[in-house]
Amino acid sequence: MKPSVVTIEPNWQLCSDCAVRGSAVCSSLDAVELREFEHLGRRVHFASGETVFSEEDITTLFYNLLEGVMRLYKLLPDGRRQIVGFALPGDFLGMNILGRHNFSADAIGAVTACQFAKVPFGRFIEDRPHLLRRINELAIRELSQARDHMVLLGRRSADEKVAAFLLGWRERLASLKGASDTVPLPMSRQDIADYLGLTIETVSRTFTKLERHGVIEIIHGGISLLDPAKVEALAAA
Amino acid sequence: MKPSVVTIEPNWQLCSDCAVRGSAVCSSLDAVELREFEHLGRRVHFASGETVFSEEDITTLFYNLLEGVMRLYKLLPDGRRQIVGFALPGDFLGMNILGRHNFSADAIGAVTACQFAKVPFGRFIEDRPHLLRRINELAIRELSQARDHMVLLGRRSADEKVAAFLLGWRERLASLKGASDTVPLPMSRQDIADYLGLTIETVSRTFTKLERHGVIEIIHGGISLLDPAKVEALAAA
DNA sequence: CTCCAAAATTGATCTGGGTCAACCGGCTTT
DNA sequence: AAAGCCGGTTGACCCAGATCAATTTTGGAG
Repeated sequence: MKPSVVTIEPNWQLCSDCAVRGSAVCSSLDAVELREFEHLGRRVHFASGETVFSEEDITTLFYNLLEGVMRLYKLLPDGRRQIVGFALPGDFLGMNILGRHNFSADAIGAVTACQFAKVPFGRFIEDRPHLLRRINELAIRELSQARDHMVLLGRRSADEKVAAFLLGWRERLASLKGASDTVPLPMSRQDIADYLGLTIETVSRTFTKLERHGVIEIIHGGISLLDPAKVEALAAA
Repeated sequence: MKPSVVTIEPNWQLCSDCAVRGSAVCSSLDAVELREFEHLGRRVHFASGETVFSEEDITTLFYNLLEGVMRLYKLLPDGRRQIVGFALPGDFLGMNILGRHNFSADAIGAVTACQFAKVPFGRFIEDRPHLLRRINELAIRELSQARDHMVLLGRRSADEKVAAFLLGWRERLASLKGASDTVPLPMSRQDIADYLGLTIETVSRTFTKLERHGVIEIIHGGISLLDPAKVEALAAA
């Protein structure tokens, strides 16, 4: 899905009662700074499937994801796709070198984000090293996840990949909505395949196999972990 | 290789004529700061194969690589290994969250590094946001490389992986020692395989195939690119 | 130099996951 | 409610790369 209408509301919302106040970049700001910060960002919405930014685009905007899920991916010239991550509320997007995004980002379902213009945001950081430290912290956390994902892509079997994905995704949702054995999967099978370096058929077959063995149950819009311990054993961490 | 003797010299060397002065973290420091910085670090040496730090070790030291090459890797419980990167002079190692390394690092051949104790280094950064910005820059650059590598691991064929590796490695060496079609490969075939998510046999066969086709020549301790354009075509960027 | 061990290459064979193709609901459109 | 579509599932078959098994080459050590 290409360009489309981006709804922009007047900035009624207050940072102070923002859903991601405690976990996002802004967690490093005190009450006074937050008031000033409020004027820098504005809330924007993206429809399901809409592209928020593309690889190689010049970065003029940063995003702080508030609601919804995004897929972050890179394409090869011949169309092969690797999803490098899924973004969830609290994730900060747009940091890069050379002023260009190095991956593309699409909304999966409706998305709300807090949008910042690069220049004023950069100025705001300038004399607030604690915010810079927070951004650095987020970058290092992502780097650690990226390395874990390299191990998964390079050295794990299809079964291990799928099991590790289910556990990892459940874990991330747990820290947002609380722990649960019912795991919603808003992304398509193709998305999961492109995230795990597999084909859609292999992902589908692996799900059915896990279900046949009574380890998971495939439900509408997600899966339910019937035997989490078994899944953990499969993921072989 | 497990613990071994770490040679420590008195800190004769001056940062000001350090080989990586211009490219490493310290490139963000002015002459005055550099004098102070000099007292924080000390030069350490590692023998070939020696482990500098291990995954899960508590981080007490940071390293700024001065000479030599290191392999950075993660192990699965059953011994499968994924090399997440090779470190070259100018690379900064040790940044992490939760105070633990999230990968292991071995010397490939003799290595010299500038070693910093975590606490005083952290204090030094404290009131020098430009150094923090430099560290952030390096983290973001690594993140970008990590994402490129995910694409390679998840979506590229063995031939493409090997070709992309040769070009990428040549590129990195070029920015250190100047461009050349003769590419030294200090790491073993097993290291290359574990970096590319392949087996040693596949790497070896791919090299021989490229040589048979007159694209490269396998020389002692490396390869020579006879037809760089062909290699680039294979890497299919 | 000779001997030994580790690294690399090469060959033969096997298999996990890809490819190709058919099919099955559930939604939307008319 | 028929038609069409899209996402997902299932089956049959295939192949890139893994595995298993010898060599061959390289690099020290004595």
